[in-house]
Amino acid sequence: MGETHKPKATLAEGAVPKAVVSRLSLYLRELQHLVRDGNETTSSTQLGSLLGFTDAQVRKDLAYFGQFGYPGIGYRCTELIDAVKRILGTDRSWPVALVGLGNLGRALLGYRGFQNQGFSIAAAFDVDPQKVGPAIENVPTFHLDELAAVVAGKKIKLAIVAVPAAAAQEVADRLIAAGIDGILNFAPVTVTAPSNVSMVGVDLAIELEQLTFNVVNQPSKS
Amino acid sequence: MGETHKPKATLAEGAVPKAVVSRLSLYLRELQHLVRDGNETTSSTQLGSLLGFTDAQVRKDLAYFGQFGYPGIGYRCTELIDAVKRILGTDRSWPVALVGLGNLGRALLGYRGFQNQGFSIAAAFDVDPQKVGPAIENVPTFHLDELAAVVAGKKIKLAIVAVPAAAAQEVADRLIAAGIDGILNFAPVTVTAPSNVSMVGVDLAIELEQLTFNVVNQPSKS
DNA sequence: TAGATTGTTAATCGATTAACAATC
DNA sequence: TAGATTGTTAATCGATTAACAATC
Repeated sequence: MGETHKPKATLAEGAVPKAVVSRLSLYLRELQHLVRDGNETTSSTQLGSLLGFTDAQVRKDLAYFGQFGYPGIGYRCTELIDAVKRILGTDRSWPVALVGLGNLGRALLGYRGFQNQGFSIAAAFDVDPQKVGPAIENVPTFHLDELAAVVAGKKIKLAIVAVPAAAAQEVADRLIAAGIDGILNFAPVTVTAPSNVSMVGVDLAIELEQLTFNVVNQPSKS
Repeated sequence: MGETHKPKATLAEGAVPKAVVSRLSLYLRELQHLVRDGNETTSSTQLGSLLGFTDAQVRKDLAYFGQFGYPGIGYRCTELIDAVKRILGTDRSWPVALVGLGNLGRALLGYRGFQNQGFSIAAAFDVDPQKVGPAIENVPTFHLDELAAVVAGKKIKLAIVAVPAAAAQEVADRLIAAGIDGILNFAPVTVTAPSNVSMVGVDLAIELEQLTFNVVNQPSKS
């Protein structure tokens, strides 16, 4: 016995809903725009209206993590940016492994949006020997067989999977075996991972399907 | 008066939660895999367990749209695929306009996953005269000034925005003026549209942030 | 001070899950 | 028939919103 109660801290963290975390990223993005536009402070009302949320939701979301505002004043933008970055873990830079050097993979190699938010693709992999060797966009490329060595050597914890659907699960398994803790999967297939590995899937065709549903079921079409 | 009651049908359609629609796309994807693997029928339990949902959720989601199963039997895969495609509107082919021929835009031009689900990029646009003219991946390219004419001529209703954040809102405005009904936005910025235009945003850096949050807040790290 | 805005509690709303009669 | 599985209703759960005392 002696383990009847789980530690409170862990419980509290685990209790944060996914939706809250994804809104946190949106708050961060808006805050960065606000600062760039010269704003020193903002409010839950302003932040919410920029994103189509209520002010109560903004405050409630932040309340999961602490107190960041000043009653009567609002939030100091740069202060809140720093706090949200700490919460999300992007107060530091993360090296990322990219697997798959097809069309999509090569595009992601050159995508500027990653660097801006503290991510840098540190190594890229493919099974095709013809696609690896020379660096692309200043990123060194390797055969997939070198995955474990490179991931360990560069202390990489995050990976992006941009391989065909049929190969995605095996690539994920190898990434996990190599010590990766989080995977962003672009292959249009469900990939499973143990619970200590975080998985996020983005299926580009599915995103378009959300649009067609809305267009087809649009109440009024002038 | 005489408008006291809104039409029932419209209300029912508007009542479908976003989360249900996105799960519908996941069901479709799994069903297609099941058929490819030789399965003729499936069940809410099987479909759910493939995706990590409960059987009750699968049945409840489908119930928004009708009755598709057979008590004691389950669902005939190809039949349910056809039904879900009809619901999502992907029982036909959709021409899509792509704006922005940077790294990401060009990769999306060659992405095979779109065709597989009934989407085909019918025209691509950029403001840089150097990037347009010759077809890329068999897709004709145009200067953005030709947007309205091409969209009308090809009867395009959906668009993908892959331009820098600073240009995204203006591009969206021009797409909407040209008659586009749905926009998939990859620019890392909130883009607003009138309520009769459907917007879906995908921010690749934000997806990675969901991973870092989980990794940083991982209960146990062996 | 008066006005603005937070953090937080309570009330509401909506979505998920459980249960089960009906059906094959 | 017995076993399996649906569609649907009721119960539970969780997330959003409203309200307000505390604060600047």
